[in-house]
Amino acid sequence: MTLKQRTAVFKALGHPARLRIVDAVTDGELCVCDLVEIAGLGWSTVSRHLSVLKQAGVLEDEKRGQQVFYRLRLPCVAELSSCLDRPATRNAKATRQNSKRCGS
Amino acid sequence: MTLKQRTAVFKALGHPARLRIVDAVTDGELCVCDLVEIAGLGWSTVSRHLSVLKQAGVLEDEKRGQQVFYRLRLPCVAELSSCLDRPATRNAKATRQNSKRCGS
DNA sequence: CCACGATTTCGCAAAAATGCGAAACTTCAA
DNA sequence: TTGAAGTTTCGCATTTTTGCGAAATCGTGG
Repeated sequence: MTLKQRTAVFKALGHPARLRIVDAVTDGELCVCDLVEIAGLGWSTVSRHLSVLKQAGVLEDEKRGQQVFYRLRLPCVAELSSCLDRPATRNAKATRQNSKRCGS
Repeated sequence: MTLKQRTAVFKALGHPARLRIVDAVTDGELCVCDLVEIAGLGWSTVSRHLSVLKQAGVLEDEKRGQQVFYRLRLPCVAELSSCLDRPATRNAKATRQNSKRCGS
């Protein structure tokens, strides 16, 4: 996955409304109307957020009848949030001493 | 971790320069001067990006002598990227039929 | 075919993010 | 103590993002 693609994923998740939406669909797909309530924003706004998430590959949609359902497409996204709860561990390997010449 | 905090982490990662920086320090801490080269941006700009990453809790810094070193503080961030490479799996549980009344 | 419900697209104004150079700091060495 | 190196803070202009309502789409049931 390219830098650009990964950036898009993180950027997509980096908005409270979108993250809330992603959390919501983690338990199963939901229609836009449900997500509008969950996000507490206007339809057009939610629609655009969903578009961002879909574009980034985080969600995928499926139209059934007159409504559109969104569900998680990226398997690990659900894990990411729990992952963030783990406390910091050490990874200070390769600690370098104050080098005289900066450009190492 | 609150929604706000998680949002901050993802937002921090959702910028190409910052993601590049995070990738770089995954292999060990680096001083700002190194990161300026890696990012290919001005000092002041990189400094602000680092500030964002630090504020979000993604990175932590340590001043040694006259230079400041940044390293990963969130253990799982390194895994996130590789995690994104895994292809989509199915999670369409709770698929609901086109409900007449939207509000479920 | 027509009206209606569900959703997306459009145009816009307000808010936030980006990048930059100048200036302010801090630390180390002469 | 003067100065240079490394880094951060400060305005500023430009670009992007966000939210909204109006209008355009699309499928369904008369």
